[in-house]
This record gives sequence, C-alpha cells and structure tokens, in this order.
Amino acid sequence: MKQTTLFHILSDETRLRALALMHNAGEVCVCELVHALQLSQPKISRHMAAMRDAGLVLPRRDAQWVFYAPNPDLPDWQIQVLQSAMKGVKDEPAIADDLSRLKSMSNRPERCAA
Amino acid sequence: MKQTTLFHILSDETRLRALALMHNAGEVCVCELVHALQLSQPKISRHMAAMRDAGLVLPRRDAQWVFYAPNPDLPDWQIQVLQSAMKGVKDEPAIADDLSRLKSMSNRPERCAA
DNA sequence: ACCATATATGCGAATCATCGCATAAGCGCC
DNA sequence: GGCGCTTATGCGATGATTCGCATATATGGT
Repeated sequence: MKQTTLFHILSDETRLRALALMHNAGEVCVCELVHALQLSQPKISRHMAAMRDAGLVLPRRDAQWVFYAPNPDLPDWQIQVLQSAMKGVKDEPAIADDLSRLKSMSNRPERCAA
Repeated sequence: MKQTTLFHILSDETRLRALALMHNAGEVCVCELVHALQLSQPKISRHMAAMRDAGLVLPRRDAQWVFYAPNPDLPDWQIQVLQSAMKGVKDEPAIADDLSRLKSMSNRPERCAA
C-alpha cells in the first residue's frame, strides 16, 4: 500500500469514526455501524469497502452479516499511525456517543466463532 | 486542528516528500524544495501554504527567502503520527533521491540565525 | 528608481471524492 | 421458488482538490 493511501483513508470523518468503533469494540458489522454512526447503509458500506480494499480492515461473513475488524498484520509504521490516530480521537464526544449508541443497540447480531 | 486535517495533509505525495526533506534536513526554503523535489515553484508554494495554514510547519522569512521547519509544538498524537509517517517513507528511493539532490545543490541560500 | 531573485496568489480547467437514490446480490428460512 | 434481512454497487450530481499559467508581492542590490 502506498503511504498516501493510508492517510487518505484516515482523512475522512466517517472512516475515522468507524475505525474508532472497531478499535474499541472489536469486530462490528455494517448494521451496527449504521446504527452507531447514524448514517445511511450505502454510505457505510462504501467506506468499509474503501478500507477493505486498502487492507486496513478484514471482513468476515457470518450468515447475512459482514463483520469488519482491524487488520492486525499491517506494517509497523501503519500500526503506529493507527494507534496515534486513535489517541487523537479518543476524547471526542462524537466518538463516545458512537460507542454508547452501539452498546445500547437492541437486536445486535449474535457473533459466531471467527 | 481537526483530526482529519492532519491526515488530509499527509495524503499527498508532494507534501509527504516535503515533510520528509524538512525532517531530515531541518529548515528548508522554497527554492531548495523546488530543486530537490523537481517540481514547479507555484506547486511547492501552495503545498507549503496548506501545511502552514494547518499549523504543521512554521515559516521564517530571511531576506528574500522563506524557510519552513516542522512545528515542534504539536499535540502528542500528531507528533507521533508524523514520526510514524517518516518511518513509513524513510526507505523510499524517491525520498533518498530528494535528499541527495538537496545536498548536491549549488547556490543554496545562506542561513542566518533563526 | 529599477532590476533580479524569491515567494505567493488569482483564475480557469481537469480530475477526483463523496453522496443519495435505486437496485442488485448474498444468505437463511419457510 | 418466494420472502425478509443485510450488504454491495451502478449511476448521475455535486463539491473539493490539484494543477499550470500568468501575475502580484516582497526583499536586496546598484
């Protein structure tokens, strides 16, 4: 992956919020993101596709759901960029709201074993 | 500065190369960047303006030259992102070429005391 | 005042990113 | 096969980014 690609991914608020949610809650599926971030399903799906194509997140299909999780096998410098980015957003109220909406979501899909 | 602003700045190859040159050589002026990166002067000037407006670099005017240097007073997470970004580019041949062109540049302006 | 060097910017063209909407595709269940 | 739920994508519109070119501005020297 080109260096600029990682930074381009991180330069969008929706993708940053989705990443923060994944790093806090582990695996999340698209419908959880839609609920927590309060955005349209196509919008979430496209942004997740961008991150998947860049290799930043890994998809796992489970029945009708697709769960996305941070890719743990990135080069060191990319892991460090992501960690620092998470530090940079961890005190944002919007991020806390996203997480709290996720936790209070009813109908969260059951996880089966990865 | 919004989190996304930093990443947007880093998502451009020209700005990354300019940052790498500054982090390796300290202060550099626009004409040095033009020579080292082999790009047009207006292009360099605009990219430096973007980084200056974002607070990432600090300008210092010295006679007809403007020297830019990395801003050392950024929030921790931003410093860490920048350091990781520099790790990510340090092995790129293009970056090494930029630095070598800078070192072999004749007519480099004299630095006066900051 | 004039000129040379260095840097910044106004402007229009071309390119790229993002979005909403509709719709397709994948999966389980009956 | 048909239905419901979930996710992905084709398409056109809109807005942002980047660029080249010309030109303005700033500084120092003669």
